[in-house]
Amino acid sequence: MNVLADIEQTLKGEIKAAIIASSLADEADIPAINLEKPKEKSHGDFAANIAMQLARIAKKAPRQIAEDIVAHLDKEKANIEKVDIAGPGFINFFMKDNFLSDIVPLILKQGKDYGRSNAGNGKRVQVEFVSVNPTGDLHLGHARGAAFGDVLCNVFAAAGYDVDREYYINDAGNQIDNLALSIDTRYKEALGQEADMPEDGYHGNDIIEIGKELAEKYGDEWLHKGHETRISFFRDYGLTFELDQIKKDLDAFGVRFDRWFSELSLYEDNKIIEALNELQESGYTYEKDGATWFKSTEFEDDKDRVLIKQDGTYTYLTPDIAYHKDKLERGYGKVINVWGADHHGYVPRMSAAIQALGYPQEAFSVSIIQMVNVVEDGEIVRMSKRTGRAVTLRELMEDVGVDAVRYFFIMRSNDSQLDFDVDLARSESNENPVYYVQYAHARICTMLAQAATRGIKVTENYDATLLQSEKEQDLLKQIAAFPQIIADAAQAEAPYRITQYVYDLATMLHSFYNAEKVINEDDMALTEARIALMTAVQTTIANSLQLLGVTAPESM
RNA sequence: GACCUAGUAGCUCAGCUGGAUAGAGCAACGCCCUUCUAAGGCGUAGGUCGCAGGUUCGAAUCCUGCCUGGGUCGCCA
Repeated sequence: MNVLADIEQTLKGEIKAAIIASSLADEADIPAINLEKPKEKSHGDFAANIAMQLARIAKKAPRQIAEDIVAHLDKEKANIEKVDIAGPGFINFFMKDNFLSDIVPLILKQGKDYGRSNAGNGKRVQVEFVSVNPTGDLHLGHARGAAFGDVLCNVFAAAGYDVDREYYINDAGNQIDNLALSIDTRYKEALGQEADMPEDGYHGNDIIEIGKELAEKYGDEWLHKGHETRISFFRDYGLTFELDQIKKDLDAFGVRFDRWFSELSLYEDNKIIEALNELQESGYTYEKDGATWFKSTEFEDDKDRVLIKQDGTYTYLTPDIAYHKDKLERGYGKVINVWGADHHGYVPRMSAAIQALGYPQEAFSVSIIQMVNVVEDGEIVRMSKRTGRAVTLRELMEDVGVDAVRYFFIMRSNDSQLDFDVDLARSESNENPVYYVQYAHARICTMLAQAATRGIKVTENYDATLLQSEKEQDLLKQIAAFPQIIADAAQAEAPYRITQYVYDLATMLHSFYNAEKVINEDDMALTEARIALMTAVQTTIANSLQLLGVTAPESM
């Protein structure tokens, strides 16, 4: 149930009826009616631009059309107080004072579920995100993707989609061999031997740690076994170790997955061969220079791509195609990938593969996450002071806390590069948007606690006509919009809209708080009405923060 | 050279997929705590929406061309 949507639906219906009644256009010719919420209060509660859109169809001046519509409008049915025609032909609707009176009782009733809707109609969506190679720590780019993907999934779920979260483990490529060889080197070093790192070896402290651990557990036992046996063991050992680290970090960050999908399993289950066969049978492959190629240029890629290299092994693309085939065969209406900006060039070839496998282009989309810079003392921090390497998610969480990291990562559009201001995130002050929003929530909690000690109860049976001030109306409109905001954020795959929404709501709350006193024992009717409103706002803020994975403290 | 992405107030960013006088936060300046949390509020100032064309009733938003920052162009993953 969505109060605001219902109101808009009714209003649109009446506008349409008025257009037909004044014979401005046939029903089939009427364009989709758009209602906006004007920024300017003198423009009413809703504004329609339909008169301008109809100008060409009705062959009349927009203002004349607007007048015809208004003359035929059933104001009673649409719950309208007053209608104005303004500017080039906008129709401004002023609703009756009580038009939002249903919203607070609804929120009180729905509680934690307020904001949820069926906008997605249960459509099955799968989001694959993070999917970092298990060869080292999560750094900030990954973390931004993790926060984005997680909140996107929350938003999808709240908007009525059936969403699954998945992590694709790259446990089969060269990088894992490299990991094993790097561990081998560190193992030997831990035993006091000299050893060289492989050319593309991993130099992180984690690998040194693994080497030491192996030396402590097994001594030089593994040196006496064959190279193949040893490397194979180290591969598994390293993979488990690294994956555990990643899982631990993500868990601490509040990110969980429904499924961890192993690339290796694609080999074991013959999925790669199947995918290759399908592409070949459809005529999308060919042989050249001793390699097997995919004709991705038939689907707007700028060059064809190698599937099987001269040495007989696969490129990264090949198992990935098999993986996407598998995903889509599992019945998802849409699969979404969250990738770093450095992988954007990979999108056209994957999109080509989806289409070559016979799926519609829209079944697949990629959200590109732009780079993150850490800024401290006004300067970009290239390396962690502590480790001398790229700053990791773990360090950042320890530094500024999970709430701030998550909020900051989601605060901006994923299309924009992000400067993560560590000083700002650390500061427990008004400059920090996380605290600003949380403070609004805590403030309401305090008020409600005060009210409770005075025996004032939260009730649906309050007098809604008492909430007429501008600031109260602003709050009512804002909380009423919540389900639609979520649905729009899901549709646009833009979770950052939730941060903007809740920030605006916090602003309105603070403004109201400073202007009016909620608990007033000389006017219990008003007090009850405001307590009901405050409870509804509290619920809406808490539910927003829940979507963001940020805590909603009761006191600060 | 090609592709992706960004260019909006001194700084960091919104601008709801084409609407009315372009908005926030920070920084600056001036006010508001004997009153439910001042981690807050109110106000002032601050703009050639990168540049140039085009599309139309209307463009920060759409199209074309150029300029600038970032990213990417492997039989790496």
